[in-house]
Amino acid sequence: MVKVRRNKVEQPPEVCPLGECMSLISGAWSPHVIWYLRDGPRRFSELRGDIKGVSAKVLTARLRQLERDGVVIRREVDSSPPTVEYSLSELGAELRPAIAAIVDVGHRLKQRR
Amino acid sequence: MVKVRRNKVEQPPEVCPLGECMSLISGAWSPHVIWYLRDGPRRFSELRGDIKGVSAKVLTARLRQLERDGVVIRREVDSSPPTVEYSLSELGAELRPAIAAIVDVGHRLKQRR
DNA sequence: CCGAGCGGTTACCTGCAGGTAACCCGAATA
DNA sequence: TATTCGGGTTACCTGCAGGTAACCGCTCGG
Repeated sequence: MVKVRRNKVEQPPEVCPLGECMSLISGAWSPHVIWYLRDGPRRFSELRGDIKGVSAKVLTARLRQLERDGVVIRREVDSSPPTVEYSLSELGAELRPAIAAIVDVGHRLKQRR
Repeated sequence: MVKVRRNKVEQPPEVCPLGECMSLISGAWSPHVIWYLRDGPRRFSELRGDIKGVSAKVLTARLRQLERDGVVIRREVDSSPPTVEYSLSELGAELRPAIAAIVDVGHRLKQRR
């Protein structure tokens, strides 16, 4: 019967950063968007095809939010027919390694299942 | 007036891994739990103190889910008074770099704001 | 004996992310 | 002329994560 450790919290590491960043990639689909934009711009309907199971409404909502947060950039292309091109901003590019790390764990998860 | 690119989706990268892993760390508080367990076991009320703003109910729920998913390990310690110790499983440890990457981006986010 | 701390549980309520389905305009194609 | 495609918008509905508050049994310290 050992006495309970009543240890102090060492260095409360001020982890607001976690919430800060999580708010950018929270929402079921945001990480997918960032992931599929990792190698360059993509059009709306390309993303719809890439990300299986997402509806137009939700994809629009996520893209708008990511745009407001400064993660992706929306560019209307004056082509025929007019199209819209989404790409990662500088900030969005910084998120790539984080998403990549998550994908990496996901891979190993599948491997062992 | 340029014709629209009708490019094919190159290498549909089979990104179920993303959803796979996101399901482990989704929920506002799961990443925090993993983060605060990164350096070793912690007791329930230590975690409550670490993670500012989380209620007992929600913390319990997240811990139970993470336990079911095999991410954390719950251990009742026969001390006096009895306490409960949570730690990362091997799988949980694999999530550390992903969380660290997110925290890292969060830091740079705060820096520039 | 009283109160506090530990590790929760239970009941109740709320918001909002997400799903479905229908509809929109303009340009290009058949 | 009618249909398709691109890029959405709108209305409506649902589930569940999360918040609040009260309560619980046990043990320890004063």
